[in-house]
Amino acid sequence: MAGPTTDRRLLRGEETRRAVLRRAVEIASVEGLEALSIGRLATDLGLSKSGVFAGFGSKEELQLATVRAARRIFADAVLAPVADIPPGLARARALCEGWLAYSRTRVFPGGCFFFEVTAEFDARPGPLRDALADSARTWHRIVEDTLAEARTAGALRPDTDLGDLAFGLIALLEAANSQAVLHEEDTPYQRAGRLLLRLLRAEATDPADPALA
Amino acid sequence: MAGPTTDRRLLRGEETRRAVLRRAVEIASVEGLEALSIGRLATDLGLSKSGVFAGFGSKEELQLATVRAARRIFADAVLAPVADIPPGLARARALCEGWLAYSRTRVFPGGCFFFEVTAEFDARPGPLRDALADSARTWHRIVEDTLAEARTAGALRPDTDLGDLAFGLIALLEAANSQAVLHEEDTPYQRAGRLLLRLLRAEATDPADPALA
DNA sequence: AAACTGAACGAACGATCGTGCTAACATCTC
DNA sequence: GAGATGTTAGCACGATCGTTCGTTCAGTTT
Repeated sequence: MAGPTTDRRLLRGEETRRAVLRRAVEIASVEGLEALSIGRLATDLGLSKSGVFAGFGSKEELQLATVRAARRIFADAVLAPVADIPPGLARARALCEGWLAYSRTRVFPGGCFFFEVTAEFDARPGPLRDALADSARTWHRIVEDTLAEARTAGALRPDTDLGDLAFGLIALLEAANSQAVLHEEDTPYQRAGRLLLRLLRAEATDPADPALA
Repeated sequence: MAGPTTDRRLLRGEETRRAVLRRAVEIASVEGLEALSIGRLATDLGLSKSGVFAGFGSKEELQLATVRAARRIFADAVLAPVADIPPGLARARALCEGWLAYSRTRVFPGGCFFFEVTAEFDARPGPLRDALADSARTWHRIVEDTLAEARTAGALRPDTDLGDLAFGLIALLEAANSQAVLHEEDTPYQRAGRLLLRLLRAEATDPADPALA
């Protein structure tokens, strides 16, 4: 019964909402979620201010919807590609390299969307920070779970601290994004690529594992 | 001749400028440099909007002055304490631990000032980004130079890639700051502490060096 | 004492912000 | 057809933004 509606009024509304969010994630990844203004989105898209506003009900709801939209884009760009790869070291490595590519190719024009907006809201309690903290936790868990699979498969040492390892890998990815965007350089990505391989090798049962070549 | 002026009019102006900047770095470390508003600073400090404005000439100049003020605070909190420590591995480690303490003790209420505002401006060309890129480069160079001293002293292996090592260390520090502030946890600092020791040990000529105990 | 300098104030400017209202219009349900 | 429902536009609101201007007053210089 439920299923996707066929009501063309609702469909049109959803369509403009999507258009708004498409632009919103772009702006937010460069200038932050506070720089999102309803009037600006309206002008950019040739809509009326109240039209944009009506689609979300409040500025905060627009911001939250923007975060959700960014999560979908992130999942498509980083998570989906590694789904085919069998669990293990190779998948763990591909996940990291995929993230670097996601930053490097500017899936969001300002680099990683979440790096930008999390720094913006990490010290400001509220629904926005909660949503971003949840996103961060989810991402962290994905990395850790991927590493756990590799350990179960026997590719990582049994005494490896998965929390520390995930933390180290994510630290390298974010630092690469940050410095690459700031200085418009490619070197940070190369450094991160080398260092994350070293980190994985140090915990691998077989440092010569072909997945770490 | 030149020297610090004794003109009490100028001194008073400098004093209020300092008061404004003291509040400005607090706000910016939590909400970013765009959230700095002249009216708000004026109300917070019991001054008039035009009074605050006059002290800086433009909003952008106020933001730039805020960055400079933050650099001084950072230097006092992180750089000055390690000046006493003789060059070598011990100083390198102390620099990292000092940075973690600087973040942990909330020298700026929103965690590292530069992490917050660099994410805000890293994709927006202009004087602000230039100033922040310069700050980042300076800090990076300090870490690298400190490591270079340690290598000259024979504590680090001759083939160590100092750029990579500095990148790795800084990545750990910033990730710790980011996650600790976002989730209001202490664990990230502990993870960073453990991992940076491992990173240093891996490059040390003597992994059992007492400076890495 | 007169002339000058610099900090700070108060009032006003045009612009933009988020947010309400009401009306026009398309689309669905009956 | 009539009536309900949902999207979008137009207009106005109070608030706040950065900035300008003229004035006041403390302090320096001559």
